[in-house]
Amino acid sequence: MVQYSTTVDRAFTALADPNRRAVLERLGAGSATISELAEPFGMSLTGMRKHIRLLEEAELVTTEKVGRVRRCMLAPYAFEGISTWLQRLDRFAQVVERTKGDR
Amino acid sequence: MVQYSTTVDRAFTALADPNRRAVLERLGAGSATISELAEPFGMSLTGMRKHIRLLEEAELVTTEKVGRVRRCMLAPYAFEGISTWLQRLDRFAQVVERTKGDR
DNA sequence: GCTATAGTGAACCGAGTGGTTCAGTATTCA
DNA sequence: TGAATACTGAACCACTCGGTTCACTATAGC
Repeated sequence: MVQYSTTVDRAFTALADPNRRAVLERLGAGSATISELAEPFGMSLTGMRKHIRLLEEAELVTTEKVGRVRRCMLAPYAFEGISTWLQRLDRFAQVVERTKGDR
Repeated sequence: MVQYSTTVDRAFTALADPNRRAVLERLGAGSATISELAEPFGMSLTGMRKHIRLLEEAELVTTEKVGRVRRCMLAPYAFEGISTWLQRLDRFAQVVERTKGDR
């Protein structure tokens, strides 16, 4: 891999895993602890923590340790970066669609 | 990994690699052959072909073999699926932002 | 027909990823 | 204080991924 490791870069990497996307969807419904997130996947706490850490680094999730519990929530403006990237490309794709046939 | 392997799933996987994203950006500027795509990356044709195949399977790129040349282009409506997914989550993230503090 | 070009398929390789277990720390609660 | 809970860190493991090389096929052009 090439690894420029911008935030957008990390976000795309984070989104590649279906479990992590499911976590994001879950967090869309409200904040949750590591245990609460791990349980429905039948995953170890350690395993889930790793996913959460990745999502944090990608700035898609923020967490806060309250006592012995870590509360995880969707980051504000989480998808701004990738949305922008995507929209730019999407414009191109639409142009391709309009001019189809004249290559 | 879990692997439901829907198209959206494959699209996210495809987008995780920075080289593949660069290929998409390049194709935004117009169609290109495998050789033309491989060259700027200093990558073997075989290597590039693999990326293109992945992008095809994710329905982000379409290709067409003309003689001995394979022409690659951005797929129409390429980003529809992931855009929809993202927008849904983005709405949640905005809600989080608005209601911040009252957890 | 011969040669150069464009791509393909198979096999292989090193690094990275997703997951585990196990032992430990810090909080909570009776 | 002592036991249970919630998480963490280190070490480990199997598998996937991005890439290569090499031998091959098919087309293009003289």
